[in-house]
Amino acid sequence: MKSDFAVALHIMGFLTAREGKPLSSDILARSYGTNPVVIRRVLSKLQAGGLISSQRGQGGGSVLSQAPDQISLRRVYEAVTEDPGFLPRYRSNGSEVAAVMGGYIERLSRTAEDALLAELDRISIAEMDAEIRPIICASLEKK
Amino acid sequence: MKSDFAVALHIMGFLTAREGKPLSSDILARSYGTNPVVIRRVLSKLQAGGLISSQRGQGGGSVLSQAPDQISLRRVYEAVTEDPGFLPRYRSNGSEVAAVMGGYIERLSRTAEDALLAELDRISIAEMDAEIRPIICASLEKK
DNA sequence: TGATTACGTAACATAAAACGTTACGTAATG
DNA sequence: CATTACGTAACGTTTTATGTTACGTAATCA
Repeated sequence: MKSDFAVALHIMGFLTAREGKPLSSDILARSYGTNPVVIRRVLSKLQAGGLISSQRGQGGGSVLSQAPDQISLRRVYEAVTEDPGFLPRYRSNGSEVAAVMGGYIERLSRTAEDALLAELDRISIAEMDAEIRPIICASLEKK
Repeated sequence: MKSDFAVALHIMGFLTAREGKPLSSDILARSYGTNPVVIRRVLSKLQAGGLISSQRGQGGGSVLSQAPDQISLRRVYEAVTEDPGFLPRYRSNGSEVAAVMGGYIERLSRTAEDALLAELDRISIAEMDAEIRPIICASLEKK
């Protein structure tokens, strides 16, 4: 899904502001404006990436697995993004032209994505938190 | 459209190989495996960007407006890509959280896209041509 | 141990975007 | 004036993204 990265940053922002207290997918969903299942799907990916962990049952929810300054936006991006890259794939119609142009664009895409990842690698969740914490806390209190 | 950039590179590659001889949207469409209208839509954008020009009527078609070594992939990208950027937009549900997170992601997106553009700026159509010319010529002869 | 809360995930439904096609008008050429 | 080719609107189809319902499992607490 295309908006997974935005959803993931939303989640990471809220979990960071909670400082270890579990937060339910239900509240995350309400704060983002979507269905809890959508949130849980992203939570699953973040969990697979080792960024968060979740507990079932009363008082359950999700918490960060690591300190916010140890988590780069790159790791978040990679946790929720699958292979394809963001430059569109060249139509593979079997012709030789398609094979060569397709290969060329694929290499280009990798180069571009590397540039993106390098940028994201420079920013930590802690830094993001510094910018957004106040509103998130305000939002959590309104609940 | 998402694949416009790939289509645009296809077009630029073919026009470069033609060295000034006009090429019709029909042949471009066949070589890419799509409808001529799809090609013409991209041609329109490239034209608006000053990269190519088209002539109607018999013997018409499109040609490059500038020397291939004067056209960067960045210009091609910018000609066919509209505003949004490639990082997904944060849902704008009107809440204050959305406003702040949305702003944050938008800045991030701009940073990332700048990195992409810097990469594309380093590569010229002429350089691309050097890699793909042989197959394009082969393809054009088969016509 | 039974009620409650919450995650995990499959399956289905709907909405949006991408892509393709037809149709018709206009320009250029011979 | 017949032909070739672009320009573009309008419509249809396909694919992708997103949302929802449903149901099973785990944890907690009374």
